Amino acid sequence: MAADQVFTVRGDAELVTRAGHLFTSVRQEFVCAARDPDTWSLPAARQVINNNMQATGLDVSKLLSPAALADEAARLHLHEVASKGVHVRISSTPLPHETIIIDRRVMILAGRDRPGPREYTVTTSPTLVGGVYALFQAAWETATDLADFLHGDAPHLDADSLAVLRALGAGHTDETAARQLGLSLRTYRRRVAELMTKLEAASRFQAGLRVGELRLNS
Amino acid sequence: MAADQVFTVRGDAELVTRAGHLFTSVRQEFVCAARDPDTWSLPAARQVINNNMQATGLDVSKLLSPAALADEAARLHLHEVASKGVHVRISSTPLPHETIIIDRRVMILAGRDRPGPREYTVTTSPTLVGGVYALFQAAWETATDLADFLHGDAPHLDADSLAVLRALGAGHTDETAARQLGLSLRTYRRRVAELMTKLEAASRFQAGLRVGELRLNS
DNA sequence: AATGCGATGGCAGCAAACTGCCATCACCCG
DNA sequence: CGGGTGATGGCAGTTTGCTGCCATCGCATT
Repeated sequence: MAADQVFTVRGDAELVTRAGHLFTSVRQEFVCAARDPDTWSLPAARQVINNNMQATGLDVSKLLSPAALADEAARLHLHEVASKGVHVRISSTPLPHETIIIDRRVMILAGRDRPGPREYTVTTSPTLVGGVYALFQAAWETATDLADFLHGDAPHLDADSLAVLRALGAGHTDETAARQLGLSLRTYRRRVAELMTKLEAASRFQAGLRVGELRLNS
Repeated sequence: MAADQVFTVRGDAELVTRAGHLFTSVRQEFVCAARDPDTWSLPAARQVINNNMQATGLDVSKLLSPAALADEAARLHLHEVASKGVHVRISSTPLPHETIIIDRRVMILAGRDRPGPREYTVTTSPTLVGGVYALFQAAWETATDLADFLHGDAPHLDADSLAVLRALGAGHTDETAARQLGLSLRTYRRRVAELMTKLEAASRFQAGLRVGELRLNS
């Protein structure tokens, strides 16, 4: 059977010796899903990817979780990477396992990051690679681009604001909404006004639009 | 190595004999991504799943491509399935490979549907299953629920409506918006009212929210 | 020409939303 | 205790949004 199409290695060193040539063999496409960008840091691979991107039109896509934007350094790094032509998108889910697919032919899956050497599974089985690639596409398609994700400064909204927001979204009049939230009409409207200020909205319609666009709801 | 954790079979018959017990062993969770729901039709498996869903709180999730809603029959079938408690979501990507993950322990990937017996790859490797599961989650998270997908019929908007929509989105008052569009205040407001009817919105905020959510803008 | 129909616009009245002003209250701090 | 501060709520007045009613206009059909 296809046993030779799948093998597992433990630790970065073994990965390099047994699969290093795969990284450097990348031709057209390099896709990668991970929690944060620092986990795959094989210098040689990076070198090759950088070169190929310049020369041939190598297509590099990285799907990351919001954790990748936690600190300023990571954010800068991503910007730099993106400026070199790498497509970076942010998904709302954690993505604890790192996934790399090379030229739609080779796939490397990393186990969870836990104490001890990390486990990597390398496979070239077309069925496996194709299936994972399809799922990656589905996740990629609906993820938001890095630029949008950062620029869309979702203003920080506390629980109160969210309650007001829900009431507005439910389509109630101010009076019923205020009663529902146990506020006076005056304060409720104050809240709405504050919300609109935060959203830089001139009308309620515009405010709703922003909320919908930024997915501040749900 | 973990060769026994991965094996490939050809054709449904072989899949049943070699992996049928896996289907019937499902305990807590059964997730499935596929182009359309008819491809996995092992009657025995269905039986088990139906029973378990009633008895224990078996969690069944199906992620499908819009192709699954092509004809009326499929749509009805999905409604029926959903009414039994199965979570059904629609992703915008094709999902040509079928993927099944059972209890986060076993994974079955089907090759592309092509002439000849279909190829299935079955694996229990935690790394592989975990990685694919994470990607599935990412795709699932951002997919739209079946009900929303069907009900959220993005109302057809003509050029006029879009102009009104832009004016509203710009945050103008009705008066300036009407002047800008060369309409009387009365007709402009009529247009807004029509728009809100189409969007089934009770307030302008709600209308804006809908527009933003459905990306009717942009 | 006459008729009918749909879109438009003005008017008026009403409902809803917005805001300034001030009294009140809770709370913290010197 | 007294004073400062910030959140709240009532009141009133203004603006804005909403809609029913009717006159008008353009256009097509008969």
